Amino acid sequence: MATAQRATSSLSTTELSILGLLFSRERSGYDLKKAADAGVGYVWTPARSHVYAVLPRLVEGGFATVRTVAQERRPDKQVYRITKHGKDSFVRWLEEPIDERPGSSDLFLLKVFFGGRMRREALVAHVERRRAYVAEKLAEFREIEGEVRGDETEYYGYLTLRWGLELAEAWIRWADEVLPELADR
Amino acid sequence: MATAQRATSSLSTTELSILGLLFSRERSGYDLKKAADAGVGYVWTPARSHVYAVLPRLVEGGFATVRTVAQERRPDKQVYRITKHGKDSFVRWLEEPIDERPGSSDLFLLKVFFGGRMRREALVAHVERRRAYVAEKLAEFREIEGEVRGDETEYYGYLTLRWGLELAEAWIRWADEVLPELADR
DNA sequence: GTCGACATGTAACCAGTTACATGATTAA
DNA sequence: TTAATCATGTAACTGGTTACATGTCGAC
Repeated sequence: MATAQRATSSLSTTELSILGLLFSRERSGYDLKKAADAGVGYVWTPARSHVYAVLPRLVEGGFATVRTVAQERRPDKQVYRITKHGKDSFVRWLEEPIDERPGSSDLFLLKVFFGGRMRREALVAHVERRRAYVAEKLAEFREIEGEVRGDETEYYGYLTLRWGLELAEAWIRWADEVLPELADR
Repeated sequence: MATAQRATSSLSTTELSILGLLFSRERSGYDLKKAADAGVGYVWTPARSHVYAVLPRLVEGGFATVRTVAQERRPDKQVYRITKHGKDSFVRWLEEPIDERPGSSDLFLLKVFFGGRMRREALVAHVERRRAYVAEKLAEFREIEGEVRGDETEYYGYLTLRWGLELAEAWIRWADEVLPELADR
């Protein structure tokens, strides 16, 4: 019974996504992979084998429990159920601010996808932070754009920069649509 | 002299970015890391140690050569120069179509960044393919949107879907700006 | 005297992928 | 009879990260 209760910060995308899916009901590895492909898919698509590799680790960490379900005309299955510790850890992770620096993998959409599990204000704060960060980037990019535009030697870098601008603008449009909606709920 | 001349398809993002940077001039690992942070950064930001790890592999594969440059009041350095094989491989990779399926890492912007090294038609084809793929996705997402909108239980999935729509529209706007420009060159 | 730029690397680790391996049931 | 669905896992590998390790020179 050495359920070590690992900290929430050390959880990988796959582990977090699984916890999110287990939140609503217990599932087998097979179910989880299917649920991922159908639902979170836009945000998270792990290999099947990876799901199986991660599940025992969740149990070891005290985030979930397993139970073998014998079936007659189907192979037996291992069904995983989230624990109190798992739920608490997941919600804590959900609500904690996202590291916006480039390179840090983007878990923003994963948090939004499971947005119903956190307090409304926490989700609103995430969206506001993203909006603020992107607005800053946008200003930076616009400055660089002014310097680079027209410089033939930098033309292809300029094209990628313009994608950066388009992307930043898209985030801002999205946030400006979503924020009033969340406020109205 | 066992320069095995590995195939181009087996090159990683880091290896390709380095080849792209070496295309214009020879550089040390230190230079490459700096150049990456300043330029390709938007698209590629490897760890310093990773750059050093990859360089000998490029030499082994016949993509580059090394030369030790002794310096008086600076540590000696290893300067890497791209070979004919390296250039050919890089251009072949640049021009070959991108795997648009989700999950396949996105090398699109890397190709655009080094777009000056390929034939104009090849770059145009990349942008057109991206546009076509995204337009398809957009149609799909719009259909799902119709089904999901208003379903309270799916609200948070609906928010992420709407990001997908915004993103797809951003790609299309970008492509529609860039394509006529490329045609005019 | 301390900080930043110059310069290179090793070692340990982690997340994730593909390929391999197995096998029953059910529907077309 | 062929393919899809159900069901779980191991092994080998890759691409990448952080931390450790070392040392000089020049500017403030």
